[in-house]
This record gives sequence, structure tokens and C-alpha cells, in this order.
Amino acid sequence: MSTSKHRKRRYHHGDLRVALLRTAGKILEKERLEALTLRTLARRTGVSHAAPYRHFRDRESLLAALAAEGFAMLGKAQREAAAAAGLRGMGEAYVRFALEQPQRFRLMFGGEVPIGRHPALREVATRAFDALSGALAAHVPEARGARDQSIAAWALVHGLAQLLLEGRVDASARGDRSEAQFTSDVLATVRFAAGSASRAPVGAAPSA
Amino acid sequence: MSTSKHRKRRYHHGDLRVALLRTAGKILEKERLEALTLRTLARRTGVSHAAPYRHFRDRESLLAALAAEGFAMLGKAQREAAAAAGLRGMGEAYVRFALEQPQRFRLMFGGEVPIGRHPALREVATRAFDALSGALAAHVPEARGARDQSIAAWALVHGLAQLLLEGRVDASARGDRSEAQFTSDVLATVRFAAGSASRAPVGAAPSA
DNA sequence: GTCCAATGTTGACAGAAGAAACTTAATCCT
DNA sequence: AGGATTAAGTTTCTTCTGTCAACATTGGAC
Repeated sequence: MSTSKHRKRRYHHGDLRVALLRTAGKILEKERLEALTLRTLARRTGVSHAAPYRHFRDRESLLAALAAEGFAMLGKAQREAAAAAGLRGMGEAYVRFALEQPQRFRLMFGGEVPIGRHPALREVATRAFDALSGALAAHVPEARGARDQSIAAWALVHGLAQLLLEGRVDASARGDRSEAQFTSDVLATVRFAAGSASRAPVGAAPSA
Repeated sequence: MSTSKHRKRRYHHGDLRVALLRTAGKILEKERLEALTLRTLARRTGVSHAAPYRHFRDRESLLAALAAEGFAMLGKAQREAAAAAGLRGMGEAYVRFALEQPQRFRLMFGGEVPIGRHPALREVATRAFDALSGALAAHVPEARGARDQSIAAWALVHGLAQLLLEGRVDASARGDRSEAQFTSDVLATVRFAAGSASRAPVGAAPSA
């Protein structure tokens, strides 16, 4: 009759932590980050306003956990895209993620969660970057400069995502192209060249 | 004896609006954006907590005004840098600005001020971008693709700034290079090529 | 000089973060 | 099984913030 197992509104929720993260995720999908307040979160999870404090030291820690989730999602999306569409796919997946989950992305990179205070977050964030970095390094094996290149690639993709989701790119620049096509075109504009030697189109798949 | 002109604490401040923006600017230089609350702002400006409402509809409008200021600053820095050091200089100036005024930059791009609700802000922001876009377009006169290139250039520089100021670039990647040198190196990694024709190193000065 | 509109002030109120003290229910220990 | 321990939730309280409404002051227009 009820949801699935008859959960009768017990005193102990059972798994509040993940429940909180779940409803928080829903809020992030439908509302602005500002709407994600501890109290409304508690309310919508059907629990008292102080309950979340048993699972998160404070609001910032909650946000950090959500950001960490975000990096995991992003990493996964990138790995899948890389498998299917190579380096180009990774870049596009990055932008797609930002546009599909704008508030989550904001949370991850908006500076509201000072990364220095949350080592676990830094950890997972770094790992997500390593995927991109590794893929590019494998693709452009230059020893010197490869590191810089991968950072440039990340910056490019990241910046594009940010500008798009903030609505900074004026409509006339995109023309009638789809967002995906536009992304692809913009990225295709760029080549990398360590020192001044080899160049690799950012849009090229590893072996095509 | 007192500050300079004997300002006697008159009932009417005289020029509260700019005074508010000034102290807000100071706060942004020394503290986190979160510390910029209407009440502390009023307090530090030596005025009652409701006074700011005579000059800004709400907190968001205040932030919008500060962001607009920021775009003006950024635009100026870029123009100056362009005059002195060409396209490379503009990119570097962009990153430098972000690193010198991290909280201001966050305010400008962090999504806390929904640009759609503040047409004046969008206006000045667009103008700042046009400087970059125009300079690049003049430099790479390709008709088709020039627009995309300038967006890629902006994205690159913007993303790099963002990643650096969030501390996302791990120290080992930078090595012992100064931040400016590192920025320059990373940017130098990239070339642009519209369609698949001409390429222009992003770091090159207009005529060298 | 008078009057008034702009600018400031005081004093509310609601909503949020967080701490403290208390309750309930799992689970561990014999 | 049966009590002690303790993790997980609840209530209550304090402080801070944004915002509004009602009142005060004053610089200028006339």
C-alpha cells in the first residue's frame, strides 16, 4: 500500500544519511543551490530540523558530501564517454554534465565549499581530474609539457562549461547549433602543441 | 584631529551608496564572500542596518552592483594589458585578476547573482567579453569559426583562472614556476585553428 | 521661511544555523 | 531474557540575517 516496505514512521529512520543525500540531490536538480537549506532538507525528508547534525557536522559538510558525490558522477560520466568516444567524448561529457546538473556543478566548483577544509573532497576531486589528465597524457606522450597540456585541456573544457551554464555565451554566437554541436565545434577550434612540436586535435579520438 | 574633514556623524551620510560599495569592496578583498552580509556592511559603514535598502532593493542587487564593478575592473585590466602585451597579456591579465581578487571573481562568475535578473550586469559583462573577443577576432580574421575561437579562448582563460583560484591545480603540476609563468606556459600550450586552416599561438603578441 | 521627498533610524518579524538537554530504541554483555 | 550503553532523533533556545513598516531628519525647491 505504502511506498514499498511498510515504513511506519519509526523513531529511528534507519538510513537517514543516504536519505538526506537523496532528497538533497533532488533539490539540486529542481531548485537553486540557495534553496538547499538544512531545515527544508530535514522537512522534506520528514525528520526534525536537528536530525541532520547526527550525520553532518554542519551545513558545509553536507555540501562537501554532495560535491563529492558530484565528482564521482562526473568521473563516471567521463570514463564512460572516454570508452565510447575517446578524448573528444570526455570533453563533451564534461560540458554535458555541467549543463544537465548546473546546481551540482556550481556546488562542486563555486567556491562555496572551501576545498582546503575537506580532504576527502579534495581526494575525489583530484581523482576525477586524473582521468582526464591521464587520457590526454596517454594521447600526447610528450614528457615535458604534457602536464601543462592536460591542465589547459581541463581549463578549456571547464571554462566552456562554466560560461555556458552561466548563460554568458550570447545566443547569436551559438547560432542554430545544438548545445552539443556547439560544444564540439568550439573544442575543435583548439589544438595542443607542447613546446612547439607535436599537435593533437582535442577532438580526435585516440585512434581515428 | 579626526579622519580628515571633520565629519560629524550627520544624519544624512551624503554619499552612502558609494560608501557602501567601498566598504563592501574592502570586505571582498580581505574576507570570504559569505562574510559580506548586509548587516555587517551597514555596521562597518557606520550606518543603521536598514539604511542600505535606500540604495539597493535587496542583497542580490547589492551583489549585482559589486559584480558590475568587477567587470569594469576586469575590462580595464584587460585593455591595459592588451596595450602593453597583446593577446597573451590579455589572457594573463584575466588570470591575474582572478587570483588577485578571488572573492570578487567568485561573485562575478559563481552564479550567486542570476545574471538574467540584472540586465545592467549582463550589459557590462558582455562588454568585458567583447574586448577579448574583438582582440582575438582582429588577430585571427577568419570569418567562419572566429566566433568559436574567441569563445574557446575565453573559456580557456576563464577555466584556468577558476581552477587556479579554487586550488584545484595540484602543486606538483606547477613545479617551481611562478604563478604568472605557469599561466603563461599553460596558455602557450594551445593553438587555435579555425576549420583546419590558420593557427595562431594564443601567447603571441599581435606583431611578433 | 515652508513644505516635501529623499535618506536614515528603530523596531518589529520570520527563517536559518547551530548548541544543549532530553527521549527512544538498537545492540551489546552477561 | 534483561538491564546498561549508546547511537540516532526531538525539542527548545540563542543568535544572526534579510526584509518590512512606521517614524525621524534634513537638504532643497518654491
